[in-house]
Amino acid sequence: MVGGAIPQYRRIAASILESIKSGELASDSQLPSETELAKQFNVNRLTLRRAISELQRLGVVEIQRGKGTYVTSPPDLVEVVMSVGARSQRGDCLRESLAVNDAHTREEFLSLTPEHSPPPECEVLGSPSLIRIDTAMYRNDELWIINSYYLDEEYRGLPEVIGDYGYIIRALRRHYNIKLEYSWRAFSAEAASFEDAELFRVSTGTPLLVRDGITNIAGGKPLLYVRRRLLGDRAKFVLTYRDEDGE
Amino acid sequence: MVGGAIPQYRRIAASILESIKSGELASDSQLPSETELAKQFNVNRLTLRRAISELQRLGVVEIQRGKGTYVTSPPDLVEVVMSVGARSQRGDCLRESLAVNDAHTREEFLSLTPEHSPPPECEVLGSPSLIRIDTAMYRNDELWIINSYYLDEEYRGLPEVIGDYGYIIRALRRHYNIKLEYSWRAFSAEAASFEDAELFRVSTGTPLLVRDGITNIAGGKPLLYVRRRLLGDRAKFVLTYRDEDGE
DNA sequence: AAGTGGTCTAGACCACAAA
DNA sequence: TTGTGGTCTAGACCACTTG
Repeated sequence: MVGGAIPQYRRIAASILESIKSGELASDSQLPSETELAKQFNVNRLTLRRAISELQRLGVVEIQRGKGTYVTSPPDLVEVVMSVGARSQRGDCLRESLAVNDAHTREEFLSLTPEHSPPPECEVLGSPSLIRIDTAMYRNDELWIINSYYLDEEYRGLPEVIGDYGYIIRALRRHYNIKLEYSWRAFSAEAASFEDAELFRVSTGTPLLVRDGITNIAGGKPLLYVRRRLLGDRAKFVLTYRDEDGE
Repeated sequence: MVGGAIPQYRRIAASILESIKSGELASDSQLPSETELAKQFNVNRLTLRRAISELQRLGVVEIQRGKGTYVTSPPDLVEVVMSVGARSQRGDCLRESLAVNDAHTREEFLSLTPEHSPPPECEVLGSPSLIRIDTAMYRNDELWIINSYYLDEEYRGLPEVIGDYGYIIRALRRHYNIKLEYSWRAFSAEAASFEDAELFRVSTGTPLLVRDGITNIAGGKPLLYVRRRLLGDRAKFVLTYRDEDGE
């Protein structure tokens, strides 16, 4: 209506964002209701909603149905520090990083399905009949990581022993008595699928940090393809390069 | 109206997604127009648009204003392979990876601004007056990476010599005759800001893969903080773990 | 019951691309 | 000029949360 090149919802979003950055709207404070804001900005509620939606996608506000919309405070960030050079997989450095600050962590079984059209990365596993095991990792009872493990069906008993060992990788190592080592790891970013978005309780398309990789039997052949998804704003993988003298 | 728990736009999105996955709607094919689809699904155009919008966020369709909506074909993926263990920064492995398949690459200066409230990572630079240089890297004339370099203002002449060396890191190394080495690198995922989204010509909140890090003067102190953003579905950082015997 | 956000409609007008 | 997607409105009804 008034608009030049920039749509109103965009200008409104920018305006509210400015109020947040300047501190006028403090962290954790509640925004006025949509009806109220629509009146203030003199636009239809739908237009106002679209502005808020942009801010939600940027991660600066959090919408709680039935309650209100709140300015988000910076989430705790888990830094997964990887020692570059270490190859043998003693532990699981991602899981270990989750446990900082005495956080309580656990891995929970979600589903086991036969996998008939596995991702191309699974080819090196050389297995004719793969299964896919999905799990969720919690940190202080908050969902932190969704995992998909692809491996040969001979390991279909894994879910039943997760409880005994706490974590699936540990179950694999101890119950099946296997030594593991890294083959490769990769990092990418992805939009949350319908399924992942529902589990994380975020909207479809929210940025996820994906870390996938192949794990070998130590000195042997590839055993496992893993694909882990984390909310993008809550984790960071750090590679440190150390001096030879140990600095 | 008819709906149970799942909103119509969500069911429609899932339905179209199914048609795409099953091959009924082929890659690069054009979807029927919004008006047409709204009629087919017997909903208002706005509801239909919302469904399409979900698919866009998932990256399965691409919307071209004035032309139509198309099923996306898998984008070329650049794999940035990092040799774990290498510390001295001979080249720039990200930029080198961009150049695979004889692609033409270039780095273009965008802006230089004094930085008064730098990100906390810049503290180790120990500089009282930082500047921020923003650049864009193109691969076959397509925007691929947006970079923000933070360094001391004594390097404010950098933009003028980028052209002579092609890339800012190379300009730094050659024009100022500095040897560089990695301090650390980090990977995270982030929603595209208003500014980045506009440059990449994607919608606000699109997942970006972020790689930031500190680069030192070889054997010396931290010199540079870099923050590189790539479209999440077009790049992947791969860490390979090699056997001692060179496998 | 009152207040919040979530979904949906019918219709209008605009901006862009291609013929 | 025609067809496509982009923005916006006014109003309705629903679902969830809290008193």
